[in-house]
Amino acid sequence: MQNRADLRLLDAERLIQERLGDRRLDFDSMLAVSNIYRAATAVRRRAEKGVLSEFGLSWGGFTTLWVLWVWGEMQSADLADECDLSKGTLTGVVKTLEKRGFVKRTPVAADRRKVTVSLTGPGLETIEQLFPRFNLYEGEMVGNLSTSEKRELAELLRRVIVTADSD
Amino acid sequence: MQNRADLRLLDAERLIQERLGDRRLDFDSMLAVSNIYRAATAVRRRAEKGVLSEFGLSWGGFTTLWVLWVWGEMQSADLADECDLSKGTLTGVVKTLEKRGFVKRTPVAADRRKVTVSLTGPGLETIEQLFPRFNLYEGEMVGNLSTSEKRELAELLRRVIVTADSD
DNA sequence: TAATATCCGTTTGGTAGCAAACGAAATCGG
DNA sequence: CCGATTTCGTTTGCTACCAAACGGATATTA
Repeated sequence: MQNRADLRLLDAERLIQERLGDRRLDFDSMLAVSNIYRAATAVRRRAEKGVLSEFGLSWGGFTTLWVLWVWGEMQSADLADECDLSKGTLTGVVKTLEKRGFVKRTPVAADRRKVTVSLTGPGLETIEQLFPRFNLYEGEMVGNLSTSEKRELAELLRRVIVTADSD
Repeated sequence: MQNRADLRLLDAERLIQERLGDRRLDFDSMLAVSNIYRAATAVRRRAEKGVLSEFGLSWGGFTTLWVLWVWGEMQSADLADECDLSKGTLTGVVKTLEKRGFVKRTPVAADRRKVTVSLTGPGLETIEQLFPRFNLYEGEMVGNLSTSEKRELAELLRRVIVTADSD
């Protein structure tokens, strides 16, 4: 116990336990979950302010470009899935990317309900320029961790994702 | 390497490296960061659909009630800080909570720019009912992890938060 | 104490995000 | 075939979120 934050944490645990009376508190799970959320917010904010803003992209916009870059053009539903967005949200993100000239939408001849989304030339240039810089940022953000710690972290999170995503 | 997801991951690594040519890819950092974000999304969605929707609360609304419950009434700026929200966002969240009758805002006599936010009776009842159930959900979501793994996860994330929040 | 600067919460204008409703298009059953 | 159902992507209506502008209130400084 060396710093203010750790002391604050002890205070919090004691206070919550007081509020709960004799009901039991799962403090370890609470801390794990809330740190997941805090870390995600911190990471997203830093990336958006740092690299992404230069390219006029949000986190979701970047993710979408990245998916299209790595996996190639795909139709809306698959893209939404891959980006972990609802289809309604994806419509909006793609609309924004279209305005910026980064992606284009092409009707599918065989099934006219469907639409294929793909990178444009400028979109490809952008992600090729952007990704290496984004990846450097990622490296900085987990720069406090050794390689094996990064792998440990990713693996622990993967197991959380599996549980939380199921049902 | 046993399942489809792991094979997909190898594919992704190979594809990205192809796109990058001879520029170096920090795959471990990438995976750690993207899993942080995915996990946060999964956890938030599950909590919002599961417990929070019954009480008509968003993640942010819940956090705000929780902070007021544990730490007591506080003025807007401190509350925003504690909830990790911008002051503008907090205004909106508090407005929604006020509509639901969970919190009240009181002008500070000594400095009329300031406002104190506090729980109402119904707000207190709600968080007292809700938190134990929320905590159970948290336990489920990291139920795949042992106690020491939860602590390891929280600690690794804490170090990411420190790095990503600074600057 | 008057002019200026700073501080506080709200408002504004924008994107993001979801669920649910929708309309067009395809598919299925008879 | 033809009516009913399902499947797509979009739209709608809502909350959330941020940065920046705003306007009133307090502090500072000359």
